[in-house]
Amino acid sequence: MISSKGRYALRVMIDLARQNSDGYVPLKEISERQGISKKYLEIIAKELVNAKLLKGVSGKGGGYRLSREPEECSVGEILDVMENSMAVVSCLENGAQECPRASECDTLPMWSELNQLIHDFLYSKKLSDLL
Amino acid sequence: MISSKGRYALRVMIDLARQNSDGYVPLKEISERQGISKKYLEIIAKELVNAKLLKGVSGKGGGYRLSREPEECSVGEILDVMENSMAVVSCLENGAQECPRASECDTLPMWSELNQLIHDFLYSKKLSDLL
DNA sequence: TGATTTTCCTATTAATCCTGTAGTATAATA
DNA sequence: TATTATACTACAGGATTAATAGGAAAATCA
Repeated sequence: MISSKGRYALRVMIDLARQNSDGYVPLKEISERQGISKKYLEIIAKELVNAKLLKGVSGKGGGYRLSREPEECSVGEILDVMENSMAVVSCLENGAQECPRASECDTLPMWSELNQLIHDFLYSKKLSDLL
Repeated sequence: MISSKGRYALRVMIDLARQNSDGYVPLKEISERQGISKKYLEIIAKELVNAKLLKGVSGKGGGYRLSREPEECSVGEILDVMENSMAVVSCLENGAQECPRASECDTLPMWSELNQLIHDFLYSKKLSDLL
């Protein structure tokens, strides 16, 4: 399940894609438009900057802007940054240790298949598809 | 994300499908075969009985058995019983109140689409496909 | 009847994650 | 130097998960 943090992040990205000025958009504006606490948005924006999806500039006149065109930014990338794990089962988590039952597990192939289905869906959806 | 309770439930159902005798299989046996605490399995089996996916009989010689053929039982049904919610976002949960932003939400159509994709996948997979 | 086996029911608990809030420091511009 | 905005650290209440524990009730077999 996608957390509200992930959903908020997506809304921030969409909001920024819409303000397609060359300048930087301060969080205060996004917060007001989206009705999300500015404090919470700071956490989210910081993580998006770390992942290089946003560029942040401090100080007067500062704010955030997309570091890529909306066509080049997939929903999957954004969510992967925010969510601890996007795997459908913990065995398939990113840095998970191999399950000892893996070779005899009757359900693992199905989980892998579903995981791939979701991954493909989210990575084929671009930010530009949501404007 | 599918919880371990849901995954355990699936393993119980598969285990029972394999012991395709006409009799009833006690939890103790399933617990030993699957390496899952019998106490925890009791909780899981109870919920599966409530959902009429299993039939349970108390007393000596008792135990559990599938109440339907594996071909007629989908993975989605099993998981829906165990998981609080299978929706990808809380807005799409079963008894959720309509989100006030729903009509103007830019992401809702995408979430619905993904939700449907997952639902179709899980309901088309039958228990018999996992044996 | 009585012992045994097995499900059924109710509580409790430890740990983790989610969703924020609060306060302060740091950076950059006017 | 004052102002504006991001960056960093810590904390906290609530919900959910994953079990464990102890006993009650049902059904069979001797």
